[in-house]
Amino acid sequence: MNKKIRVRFPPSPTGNLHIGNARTALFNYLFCRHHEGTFVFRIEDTDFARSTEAFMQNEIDAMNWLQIHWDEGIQRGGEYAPYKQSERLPIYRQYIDQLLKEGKAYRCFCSSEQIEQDRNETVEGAMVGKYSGRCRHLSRQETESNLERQVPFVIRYQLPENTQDIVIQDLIRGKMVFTSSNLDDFILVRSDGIPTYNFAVTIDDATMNITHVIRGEDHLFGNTPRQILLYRDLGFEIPAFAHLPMILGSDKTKLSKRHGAFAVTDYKEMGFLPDAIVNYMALLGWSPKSNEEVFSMEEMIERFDLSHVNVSPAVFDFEKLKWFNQQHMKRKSTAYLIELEAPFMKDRANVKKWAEEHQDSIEGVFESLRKHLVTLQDFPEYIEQFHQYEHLGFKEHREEIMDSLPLLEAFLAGLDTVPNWNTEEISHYIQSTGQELQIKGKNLYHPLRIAITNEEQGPDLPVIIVVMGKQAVKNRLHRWCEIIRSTKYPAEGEKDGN
RNA sequence: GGCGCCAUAGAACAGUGGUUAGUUCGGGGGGCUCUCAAUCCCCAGACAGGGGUUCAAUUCCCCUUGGCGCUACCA
Repeated sequence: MNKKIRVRFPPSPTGNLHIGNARTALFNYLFCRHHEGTFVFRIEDTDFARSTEAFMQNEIDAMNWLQIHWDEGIQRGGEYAPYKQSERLPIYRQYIDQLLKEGKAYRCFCSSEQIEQDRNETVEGAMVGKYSGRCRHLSRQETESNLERQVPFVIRYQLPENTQDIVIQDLIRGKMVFTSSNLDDFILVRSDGIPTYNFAVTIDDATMNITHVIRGEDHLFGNTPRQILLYRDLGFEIPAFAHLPMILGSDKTKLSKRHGAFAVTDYKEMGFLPDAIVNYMALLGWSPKSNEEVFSMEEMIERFDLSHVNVSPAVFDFEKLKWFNQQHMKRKSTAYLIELEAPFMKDRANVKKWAEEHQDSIEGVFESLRKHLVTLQDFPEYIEQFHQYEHLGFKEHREEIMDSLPLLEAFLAGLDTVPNWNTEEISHYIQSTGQELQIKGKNLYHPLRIAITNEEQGPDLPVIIVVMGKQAVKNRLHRWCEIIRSTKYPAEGEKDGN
């Protein structure tokens, strides 16, 4: 048996956890759990200017919400702690010293102006912005004197003299060959003494014994070859790599803030279930062997296999996400969903009020409404909408109910006999009123619906009646009856003309 | 510009050297229903183009085109 699999997810806290990164985390997680490995959650906060505590917290919260659990890492600790790069500076120093000593890295005292100038002189065809290597062979004295004069410097990797092929056996794409001549002496340590991403991530992955690096394709060309060089020169074992296809927005460019909802927490706030997000993200690039699509996390873990991950980029389709959410909503119990609804009910004053006053009927209402719900947000929206019916005008649809006075009167008159104000009994009451008047089906429901909601369509009438409340329903029916009476049977003197 | 990755319907995925090229979302139509939704049924819609290899290419190879990505003292 091979050694135990160790994967990692290392976001940088320079923004909220977004869909693209979350998908990378998910694939790592599915792969890891499928093979019973260890999942490491690390934080890459060497960009001090942009990293914040709040973003880090957002990433942690989003991971928890998505149910992507880590075995080791931030807030949990573990054998390889610390898991924040800002706390690992001494470790990096140790390896940079090694590289410096072995002549595989060197100090570069070039000013940014100089480098800028070199760049402008770059000949066509060469890598734009490739470092000239000016400081590569500074004499010991030159270096000493620069150091003494406190000339700022960075530490660069010294590319091997002879160009060589860098071969990657990508678990998704197969064999991939790059050449070192496309690279330059990239920076390992910045002038402020903080290591750059490529250096820090390599040290972290190596020292944490990461066996599989699963990340986005955007790392494939530039970063992975550089890191492999570092692994080699430092004498580390090279992990397996798998580069995931990108997720694109509807305009087919890399998914970003421009595409609207971007952060995982945005979707949480829109009322999506983590189950749906995770299910949809997995299917963006991966496909199970069967035609099934709706899966729980456990089912995906069981089926997951990197060899079934696609190589081509995928467009994020909000409509399909909504469908997945609907599917997962269907699979949850009413009690569970009502619990999740709580934060969504809070924001709207009259919805909140209604929920507090109708603790006992809320479950029934939800039950009859749930087939209409795409997101958790939809429930309070319906409740709110039902309240608003009360305030809608009376002018529309008049003709359609002009002949329904007897029905409306009868319905109104018996309303007080309904023993309990819930959907079942109101449904019965509608039926029995219809029976009395020998009206049924469309002729029964439609006039009532219009009179009560002013709309021709909407969810089941009994639900609406329950939520609107008895008094509001009575008020509306009253007004309608009066309008119809005065229009059809106007009192003497009110008649127009003759 | 350089380099890399990618290419099956509007979107996401299957699939095969010989198939009526399959599934899901979305679109269109119909049944059910007071209506909407849900659900059920039906329909339209794809192998980017050009060269090879081959008896045969959507499938294998090359080129073109197109898309995306990388090209920082960001990660």
